[in-house]
Amino acid sequence: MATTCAPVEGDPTLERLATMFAALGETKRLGILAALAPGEQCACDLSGCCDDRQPLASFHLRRLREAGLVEARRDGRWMHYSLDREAVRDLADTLSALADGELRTAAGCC
Amino acid sequence: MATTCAPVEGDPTLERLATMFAALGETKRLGILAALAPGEQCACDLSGCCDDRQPLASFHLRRLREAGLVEARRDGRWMHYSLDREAVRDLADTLSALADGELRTAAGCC
DNA sequence: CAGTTGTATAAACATTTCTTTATATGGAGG
DNA sequence: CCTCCATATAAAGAAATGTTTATACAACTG
Repeated sequence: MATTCAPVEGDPTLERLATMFAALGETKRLGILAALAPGEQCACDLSGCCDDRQPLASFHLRRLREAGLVEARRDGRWMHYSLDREAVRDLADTLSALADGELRTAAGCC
Repeated sequence: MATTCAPVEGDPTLERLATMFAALGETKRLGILAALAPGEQCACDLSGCCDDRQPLASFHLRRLREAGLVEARRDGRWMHYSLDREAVRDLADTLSALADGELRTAAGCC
């Protein structure tokens, strides 16, 4: 109905989307995701994506996990991370829909 | 070949990707994109996405434009913005590929 | 040309995000 | 238990980003 813009702050759909995209918006994290693309990886290996600075990798992995893009599994003292492929696919679909002329938000958009 | 990570800083593909995703990673900008989804809009209307704060909208529009997600067209003293649908589709494809197990970077990834 | 309108830019500030260094936690092995 | 190792968290600093207020610019209007 409305031609342009609705209040957007406080739209939980949009906020979640923004969080996910923000998580993608950083080269080191993209590097991590690329490393996870073929399959699960151990945290220790992923440090390589952050020039072997372990706490830095941990920080970025947490972001990715909090954004829901990545899942963690504990195995003894090792942590294994993997892509949440469904979440990534959802994002892809959202962008597809946007390119096709609609971005569905909680508020029914603009 | 490599199982995990390659140096990622300085990969222009990855950096461009990160810039685009970062541009998507903010609610007001997502609101703008949603408003642009059905078609071209005048800058003055898009201010609504930023609570009618014109310079703020201008700032976010610039980011979107610099990221290559949005195009600008001048018509007299009005500016009209529109989605770069191809860019958005490309991003969607990239995410699709990632979900399917490969993220192609300049370096051939990890 | 002077005034007005739509939009962009600049400067200052506030906030968030990333990075580093140091330390804590939790599990395995002796 | 005590130690070691993989990982997480905390605190402090650095850098980037978003927001405001004020001003500039460019194009139409009289």
